[in-house]
Amino acid sequence: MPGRWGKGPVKWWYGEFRDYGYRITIPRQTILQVLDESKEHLSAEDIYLKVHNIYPAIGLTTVYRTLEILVNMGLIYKFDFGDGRARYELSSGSRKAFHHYHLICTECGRIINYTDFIDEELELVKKTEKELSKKYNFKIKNHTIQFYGLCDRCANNKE
Amino acid sequence: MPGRWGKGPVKWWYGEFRDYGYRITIPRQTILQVLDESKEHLSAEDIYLKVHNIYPAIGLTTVYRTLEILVNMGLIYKFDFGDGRARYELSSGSRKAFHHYHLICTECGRIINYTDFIDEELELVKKTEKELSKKYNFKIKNHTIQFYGLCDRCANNKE
DNA sequence: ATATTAATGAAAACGATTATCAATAAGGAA
DNA sequence: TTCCTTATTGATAATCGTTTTCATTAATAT
Ligand SMILES: [Mn+2]
Ligand SMILES: [Mn+2]
Ligand SMILES: [Zn+2]
Ligand SMILES: [Zn+2]
Repeated sequence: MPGRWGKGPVKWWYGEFRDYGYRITIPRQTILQVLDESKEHLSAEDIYLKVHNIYPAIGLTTVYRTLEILVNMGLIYKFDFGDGRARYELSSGSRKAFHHYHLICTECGRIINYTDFIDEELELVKKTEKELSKKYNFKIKNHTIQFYGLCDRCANNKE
Repeated sequence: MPGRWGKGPVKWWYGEFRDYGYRITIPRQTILQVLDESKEHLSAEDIYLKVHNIYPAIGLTTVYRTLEILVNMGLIYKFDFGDGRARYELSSGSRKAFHHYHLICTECGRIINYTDFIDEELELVKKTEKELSKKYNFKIKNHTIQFYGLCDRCANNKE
């Protein structure tokens, strides 16, 4: 039901915010919009700059704070690819996102999403989770699989 | 051949240092010793403090510098478990170390090494590596698998 | 033993993230 | 709508892990 809260269409995450008791603000809407429109792995500053184009009053502090609550809500994932800054992307809970893992170039920082063998990996992960939960009494929430190496460009520049 | 370079037994990594053209110094020997004697996932400061007990002249800068070359030599792994500081441990290339993955408690930071299903995981990883190398022309050097969740203690404190 | 130069440590700099706090605006009540 | 409460915001300062700088020291080859 578009327009229920004034202007603009109702977004898929409005309910989530309501459930958590969070207010729906311009900064938060814009941050989500930027994340939704990007296919990359954005740092806090990346997001700040993109939001700044749409809503110049934004502060970097607000970006950090919003990202933190989004991570806690499970709407986004926070990654560390080893370049000293955290990177964020919409979780698979959100519409367009698809479950995937990462290939990281340790030379140039390039990141490739891959979904090959995802079914087999997911199956093994599920099995492992089940066993480890039992053995260590560990309540597993999520997991990451990352491959590190050299992308084609960087590998060529090396020899 | 113990005693070849003066005092103390010859260590397994002397050759590696020689190959890389690195000098064998007290700080470096002591840092390796501390890593070798610890079964935990030490931060740079953890290591600094432990070395300081043995060799009080050590500087934190030297610890960081040594850790970096050890990572590049492949003698140790550098991990980020999400608590804002890097953590290090001997790689499986070193004597006692065994290949394993990690369970990380997001509440208290506790880390559990696990080796269950390691064979199956390694097999799948190998297959994935082979395929991804071909598909993306990516030269894969290593990988990580990490499970995040709540350890038994923290899960109990939650309800 | 001497010369060469890699390695060291104290101090300052850096950069991402977090804390502080007065001003603002979202959302419920009237 | 208007008013009230208080969550949220943004500028600024502070924090903290890691790097850089640079003069001094010590490991190795000769
Ligand atoms: Mn991704
Ligand atoms: Mn470990
Ligand atoms: Zn690259
Ligand atoms: Zn815990």
